[in-house]
Amino acid sequence: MPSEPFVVLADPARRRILDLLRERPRLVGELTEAIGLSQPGTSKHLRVLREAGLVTVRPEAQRRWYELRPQPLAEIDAWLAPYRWMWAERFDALERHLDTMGDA
Amino acid sequence: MPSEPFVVLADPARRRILDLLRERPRLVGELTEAIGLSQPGTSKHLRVLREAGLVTVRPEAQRRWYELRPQPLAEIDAWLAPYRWMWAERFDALERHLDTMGDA
DNA sequence: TCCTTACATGCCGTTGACGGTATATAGCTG
DNA sequence: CAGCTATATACCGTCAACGGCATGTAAGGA
Repeated sequence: MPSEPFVVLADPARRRILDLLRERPRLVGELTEAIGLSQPGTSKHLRVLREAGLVTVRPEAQRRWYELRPQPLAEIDAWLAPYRWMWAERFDALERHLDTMGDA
Repeated sequence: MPSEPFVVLADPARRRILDLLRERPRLVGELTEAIGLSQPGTSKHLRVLREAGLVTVRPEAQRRWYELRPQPLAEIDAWLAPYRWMWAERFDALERHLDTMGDA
């Protein structure tokens, strides 16, 4: 039962991890250094990401290659979709214009 | 200093409020009933949304009309942007294909 | 086998989110 | 003014997230 992607993304360290994995798979050690947390701390964030289906692991001897699995982000995108047109340029002006037409 | 939109959206009640405001401005009472929390609970979520710049208030006598202000969502969208192509149809297959090519 | 590397897990403390009830505040109405 | 309506704030309890350190576990190397 993967947790909500929204909740998972609320933590900046986890967003950073995903951003790093966007480039290429990474080892826990690399990620630890990059995000500036302890190794256990990093591992715990990776667990959350794994349980949310946002990363997968590929073991190689004692190492673990973490790779991005972006599918769950589609849920975020879907929620966002109906809002997306709204912040396009000069929306406020358009809205005021439509309000004016409504008055007429 | 508005809080992170990601954090604000982590709570389902707040996402629900935004969804409701997408249709039209609403009074606190309407929102309270819709999300099934206590009135103070609703007010507190509205405060968070206000401080994040996601809603604005228009007082009218004792009533408060809350309206959507979608601009901060652009930050979410911007973060999401580089991922968006990735979950397009059959990405997994493409990825496997590229991996195979790498092996060859 | 012993040590080291790479990572996961257990445990703990602190902190803040979230929800509720009680109460304050502001504006209307009679 | 009294009292009602609509909303905000104060205060409190609970719980879980997040971070750290210590330790467990698995694999490789000497």
